[in-house]
This record gives sequence, structure tokens and C-alpha cells, in this order.
Amino acid sequence: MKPPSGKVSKKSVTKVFYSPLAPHERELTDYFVQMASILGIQRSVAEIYALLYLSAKPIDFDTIQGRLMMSKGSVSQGLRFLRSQGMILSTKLAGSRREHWRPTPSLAVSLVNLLRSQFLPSLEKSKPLLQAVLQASRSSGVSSEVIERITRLQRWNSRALELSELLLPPPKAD
Amino acid sequence: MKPPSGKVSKKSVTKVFYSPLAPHERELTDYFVQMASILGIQRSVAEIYALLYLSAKPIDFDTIQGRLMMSKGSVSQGLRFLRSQGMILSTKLAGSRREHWRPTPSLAVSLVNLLRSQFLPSLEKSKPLLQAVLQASRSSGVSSEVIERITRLQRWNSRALELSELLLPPPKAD
DNA sequence: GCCAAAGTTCAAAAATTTTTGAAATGTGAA
DNA sequence: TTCACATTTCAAAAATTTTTGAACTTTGGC
Repeated sequence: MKPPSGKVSKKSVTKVFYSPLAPHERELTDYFVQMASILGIQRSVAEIYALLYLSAKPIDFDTIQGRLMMSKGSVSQGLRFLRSQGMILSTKLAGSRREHWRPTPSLAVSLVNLLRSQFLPSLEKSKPLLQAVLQASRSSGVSSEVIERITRLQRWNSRALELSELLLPPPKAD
Repeated sequence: MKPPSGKVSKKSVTKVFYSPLAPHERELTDYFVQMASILGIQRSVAEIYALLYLSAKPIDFDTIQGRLMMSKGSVSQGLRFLRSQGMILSTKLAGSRREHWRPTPSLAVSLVNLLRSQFLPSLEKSKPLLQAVLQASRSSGVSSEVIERITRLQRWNSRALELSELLLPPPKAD
């Protein structure tokens, strides 16, 4: 079943029905949700991405809302997040303002972007902090053992930072 | 300030005061909390680990509770988690049941254990699921484009699984 | 063996995160 | 220019996660 095509509702308050997820869609959506939760990405976002990922054709706002039985607000926020991560692309079909969404071709690139946006800010923020704390600790009476540990922490942070920067192309504009 | 040492409270209801975190402890605790939250580890757990990591000497239950101003329940659960991940070790001092905790020597190993325990179960659970879904999709009318995408997903899952198993030594008993 | 010290349990409270949907906005087709 | 359509906004509600602490269990020192 599909959203009624063509001129079905002119200005009527027609309720349109959308098909519930097929078994394979349901199961894979759960998979996406689970993986996403590890990365701290919310359920609704994972569901939207899964739906797009499992569709051969781009999908519009109302269909997402209808098939996932999700509020407008969630769809809007979810799409914004996915867009901001460069994980989805839209097409506008002729003679309508409505956008149709599909996943960007490379899941790998999308994942890498996600990781970047989750980790990099913390790593960057911490660099000067660790430096400062280490300074302060040296000149106060912190034991050399602990100083050593903080230093190790700092090395880890630097390495992780270098690695991410190496791995990750700078994000492109929206 | 330290918890009064020696025989201070015999059986009195003495309130013992613990020193609040020093600036460097406070800042590094925040750092740990932030990094931990990315991995889905709760604040209280990160705080406990940070406290131990920043102490030259092993610390006991009551001191953790006192310095972090945290409930018994949280300390107990936090220690259990850290123990279960092999991230901390205890020593019992002579003539007392009380345990004293310190971080396991290698932060690297601890991190790897953490990652393992967060990711592996999902990856493993998904392996047969993906297989089954793919089967089912092939024999129902799912478009070849989507079949291709699911296959790619499966490849990712397998690779991630191999990588984790390669990277991660099996956990040791508690 | 007794029992106070040490730690655990878990249901309820608190904190936090996520979702909702009514109202606001902005915009492209006519 | 107009306005209905498409989407966004955001405060409040719902869901979820985390913390608390009183009651309970376990254990080692005596």
C-alpha cells in the first residue's frame, strides 16, 4: 500500500493510511536502532534512517511520519540531524515544494561523520584542559604517580585527536 | 583532609567529613564523565573511576561515597560495574574486611574491554538476524537495490565482528 | 557462634532525554 | 500578491535512565 497518489486530497481532511513496516523492515530497523544507541543516537533518528535505507525510492515527510507513526516534530528533528551529518540527501520533484529523502550513497562515510561529530568536540575541548591541569598539578603537591597517569591521559587524548583528524575529511556545508 | 585515621569511631555515630574534590580532580572527573557518556557509561561510574585514577593510594567504599557525595547504592553499583569490566582491583588491608580500590594498571586494556562489552553483543546478535532477513528479502519482492544495501550491511557487521574479536582478548573471570 | 561492620538490593524518587502536537513560519505555485 | 502547503519550533507530556536510601544479606573478627 502506498500513500494515495495523484490528486487524492484537494483540500479535504482526508486521512491517508500508510502501510506498517514489513517484517524485514521492522527487524532491520531494530538493528539500526540498536547500533545507533551505542553511538548515542536517538531511536527516532535511527528509525528514519533505516526506513530510507531500506527503500528503493526517496520518501517524503508525510510518508515517514505515517509509516513510522511518529510525530511531525520528531520527523522534522530527525531529518535535520541526518541532514546535518550528511547522511541523507533530498530531491524535489517537479511542481511541488515537497522534498523526498534518500540515504547518501556511502554508509561508511556517514558512519565516519557520525563518529567525528560525537568524539572530536570532546577531544578538542580537552586538549587545553589537560594541559592546564597537568601544569597545575605539577606545581601543587600531586604525587608523581598521579602526574604520570595524567600525562598518559594526555597522550591518549592527543593520539585520538590525531587519529580522528587523519581519518575524517572536514564536513561539507549544508 | 582525610577520613580520621586510627580508632576514631569505636561504635559512635561519628559523622566523618571528607574533603571535596580538588580543582584538578574536579576538572579531570568532568573529562572522564564526558568521555564515558560517549560510550554510554553513567556519570556515577565515570566519577568513581576518575577518583580512583587520580589517587596514588587505593580508596575504600566510604571514602568514595564521602568525597563524591554519592549514595551507597550508587557506589555499590558503580564498583560492581567497574569490577565486571576488569577496570579496577581491590586490596584488603590486614585486620579489616574493608576493600580498597585502585584502577587496573592499563587504561588501554580497560578501554578495549569497555568497547568490547558495548559492541560485541549487538554485533553477535545481529549476525544470524541479518542472514535471515536477507534470505527472506530475496524470496519476497524486495528490490535488488535494497537487497544490495542489506548485503552491504551484513558485510559491515561481519567485518566489525572480526575486528573486535581480533582486537579483544577474551575477558578474564571475576 | 555471635554480631557489628561492610556491602548489596531494589522499589520509589529524581533527573534526564525524547517525543508530541499546536502554533508559528516561510515559501513557491497560481 | 496571496495563501495553502510544507516544515519548523518549542513548551509541555511521556518515556527512560539514574540515583537514592532503608532494609536486607553476608562475612570475618572476636
